[in-house]
Amino acid sequence: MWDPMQSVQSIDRAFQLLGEVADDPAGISELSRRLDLPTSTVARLLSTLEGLGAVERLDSGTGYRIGPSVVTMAASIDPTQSLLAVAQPHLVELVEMVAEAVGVSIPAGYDVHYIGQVDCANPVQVRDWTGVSLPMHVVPSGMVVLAHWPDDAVDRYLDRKLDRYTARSVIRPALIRERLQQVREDGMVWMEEEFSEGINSVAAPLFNAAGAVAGALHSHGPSYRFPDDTLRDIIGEQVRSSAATISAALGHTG
Amino acid sequence: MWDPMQSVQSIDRAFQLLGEVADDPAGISELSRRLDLPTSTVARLLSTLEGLGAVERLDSGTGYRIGPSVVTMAASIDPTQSLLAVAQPHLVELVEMVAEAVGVSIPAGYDVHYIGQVDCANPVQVRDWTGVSLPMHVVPSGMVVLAHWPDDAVDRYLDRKLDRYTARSVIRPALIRERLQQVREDGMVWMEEEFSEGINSVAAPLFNAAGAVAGALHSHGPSYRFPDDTLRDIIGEQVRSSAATISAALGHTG
DNA sequence: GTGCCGTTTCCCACAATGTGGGAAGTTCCT
DNA sequence: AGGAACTTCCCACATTGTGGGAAACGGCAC
Repeated sequence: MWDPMQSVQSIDRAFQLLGEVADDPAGISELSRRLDLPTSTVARLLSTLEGLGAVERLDSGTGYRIGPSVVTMAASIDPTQSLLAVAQPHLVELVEMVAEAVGVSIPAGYDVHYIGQVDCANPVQVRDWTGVSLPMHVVPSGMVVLAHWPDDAVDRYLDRKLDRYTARSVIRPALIRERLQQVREDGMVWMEEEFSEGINSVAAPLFNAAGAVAGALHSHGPSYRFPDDTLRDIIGEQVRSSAATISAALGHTG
Repeated sequence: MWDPMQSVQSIDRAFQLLGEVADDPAGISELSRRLDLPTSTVARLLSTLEGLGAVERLDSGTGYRIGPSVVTMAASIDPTQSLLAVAQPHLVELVEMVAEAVGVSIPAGYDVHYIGQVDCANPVQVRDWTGVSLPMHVVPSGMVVLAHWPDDAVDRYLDRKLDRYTARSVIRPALIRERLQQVREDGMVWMEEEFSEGINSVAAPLFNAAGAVAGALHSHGPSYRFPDDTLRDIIGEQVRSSAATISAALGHTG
């Protein structure tokens, strides 16, 4: 990967343990086998972590699981930040793969709100939309959110006057419903110049631990070069799979 | 406090740092001042934690905040468990103070669901209600939850047939509304033999980071000894303040 | 009961590992 | 430019964490 300036062995190991325990609670000797460390070392590290409340013993006697202090620390950053914090490393990765800007948004009422973006190296790039809110039906980030709302919520959304942003904006409820169905099947969606002339973009949904849609991951670029015809499907798939990875990191299973 | 079997210094310090950073993001030198550690040591520890994704640099250049891996690990335990995990150490503390069983519950539809309990040393004790669900209006844990619901949700709750559990159960909507108002003012509530003959109990609400009521903390014991007349107010206050502490650990500010 | 697992806990000699003083490098003020 | 923050880097030292192995525990089968 990259070069850690310096690294402290015991902390490194402690986090390996935490990661392993988070993944699947276990006892000292099993962990020592999984990570290939001496049991005495694992015992000492776990005992330290237990004292710090980072792990705690299972009621079932043997074994450890993630403890309260980890949850408390995680809670210290607000939910928006937490989504961003989890997504950040994946955004960077995705930018390298698709070579266009990628970003994250969250639902906010009937809009999606862009909370973070990572730009690509190309000198010609789409402006940073961070902080802006847009109606769901004109951007793919919104459509993937809408696609995972309950039916009655979608009804209420569509039962209002829907703004048109460009000549290509789709605002007929019946057509939107059809598209939503398609989005549910594909797990992602492309939209071309429906929000702004000259911009194409693709998005996939992010799910939280409760299984609800927590936001969206998107990538967008100038329509003259994005997406490259031969790469369109590949890029869509990359966005979809990155979104799935982020969802998993958020605790989504399934 | 108690005797840590053995403890690893660097991990200890790493978690001091994490706690400090969670509380209030800061840079190397400020943290070194706050914790009274050499800057080089803090730099090395933070650099390790950064490599592990436990902290990350603020976009604003200087300073660190909690990173994605902490959030991911916290997400690994489901929301119910996470409430319990955070509450657990406080439950133990509270049991020692009030000398009766204490427990935690979460709202589940129109019921509260008991998810955990810590018993007292006394040989005569109330059975463990973990896993059981009860209607909100007959137990104080339910009343404190109800008291923090929006008005229309309370209306819907009260607009149904309300079961009576004992002669002392209060089931008239008007009276319940009055009590809810009182609960909001007091921040906790005592109920005596309204759910079961021979059991008294007291509860206070738990709030999550979003400010919504996440559950309730209660203590209960046999009515012949609980609460001791002279301790009633003190116990109530202890439950209330423990609940506030747990809420804070969940990220609630306010 | 007794003996045998698989645990977890404890002890201790060793040196690898983390430590912290301080200097050099950076960035951002005035 | 000059200065005052900060962060990064270096290196000699011994404190600190390490891991082998033994002892204690607890469960299960016979």
